[in-house]
Amino acid sequence: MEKMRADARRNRAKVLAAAEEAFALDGLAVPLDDIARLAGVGAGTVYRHFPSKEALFQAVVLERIQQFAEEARALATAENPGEVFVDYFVRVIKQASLNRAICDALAESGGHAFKAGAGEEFRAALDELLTRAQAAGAVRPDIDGDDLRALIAGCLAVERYAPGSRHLVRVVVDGLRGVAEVQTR
Amino acid sequence: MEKMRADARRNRAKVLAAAEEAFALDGLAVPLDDIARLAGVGAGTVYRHFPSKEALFQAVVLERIQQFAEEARALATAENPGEVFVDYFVRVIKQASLNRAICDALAESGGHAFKAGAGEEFRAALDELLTRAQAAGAVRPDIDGDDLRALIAGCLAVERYAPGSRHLVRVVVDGLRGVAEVQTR
DNA sequence: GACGATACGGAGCGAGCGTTCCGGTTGTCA
DNA sequence: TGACAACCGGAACGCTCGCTCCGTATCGTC
Repeated sequence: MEKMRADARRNRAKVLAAAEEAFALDGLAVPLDDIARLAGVGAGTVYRHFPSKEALFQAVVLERIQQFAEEARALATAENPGEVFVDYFVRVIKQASLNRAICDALAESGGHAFKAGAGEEFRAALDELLTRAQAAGAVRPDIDGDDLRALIAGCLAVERYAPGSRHLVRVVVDGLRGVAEVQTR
Repeated sequence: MEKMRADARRNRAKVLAAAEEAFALDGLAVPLDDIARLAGVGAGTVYRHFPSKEALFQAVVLERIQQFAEEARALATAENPGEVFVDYFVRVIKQASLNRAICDALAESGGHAFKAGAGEEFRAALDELLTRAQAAGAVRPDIDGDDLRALIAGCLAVERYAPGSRHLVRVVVDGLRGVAEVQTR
């Protein structure tokens, strides 16, 4: 991967850039031929560099997921876990809703290919943030990491059907906090 | 449609029954050939009775949507709009999560083919329930019918990723109610 | 500049799916 | 019962899409 021919390295970069753009717009649904054309490259060239469309998708998306994970780890030591958790939650939703590739990736964050390195890191960091927020009493205790991931997927669906409506995520955030009357009965 | 040949009427019923079963299981994604095979019928026969797969889907689903609409209308005169609204919301989610056809239909309840009769009735009745619940102070005032539909779609996504977790819908319901601390600032 | 290795492009393959077409069958009615 | 219209089954079409194959072009090296 380092001692590639110059044109190969160039094409690989072009494919990655095109894939990032195309996946961001239409998610996994974008035909691979479109990516190849956008990159100014033949379909065969794409497959020389990535064994499958799915692998290309992972390559594009895992970097961003890793960014999310690092961001979460950096926030894990904050002294106000409640606010930090909410801010992080909202930020992840907002970022993802602007990028269909991340939506599609996060949507199956309970699933198959997400067990890989970056995915697992993200899960662990998210769990950490959640646990601390719960310990601080800022988030209801009756949900776990998987619940939270499902809620993220749900928020992304909401965002898809009512784009740009920030306050709907707020609805979920408020529900996450918990309501006194309901908790006691 | 009434003076059809006996075998035609029989086949039409078989197709509808098969479609109901197949769509309920896999939603719109089920291949039409599967429905035909399940009905013990050729693909051509399906197209004799319904102009397209989409039309067949609508025929199957619109009946249930109409049931939802009628149910909502019946509840519109209740004297406890808050509880009624929440119960209805939860019931719709639960019913839909057991039937992928309804999921797929509700998921685009903000969209195209839903402008038809039953879809519009459902929308109107849902809006009515929401408005009354808001007037009773049981639901935060800063959301409208479209927001609510988006939240339903979101809940269905949640349900898909964390099946059978009743309390996650509760999270959204609580958020819908609104949280005092948040509302006041 | 020439040669071998490497990479490229895009036609082509195979699978899946919605839809159409038509030769054969079956119900209906006189 | 005979004949015609209505209806049926399922092969076939057209399209999309992921992926492969191979003749050709390009790069790196001596």
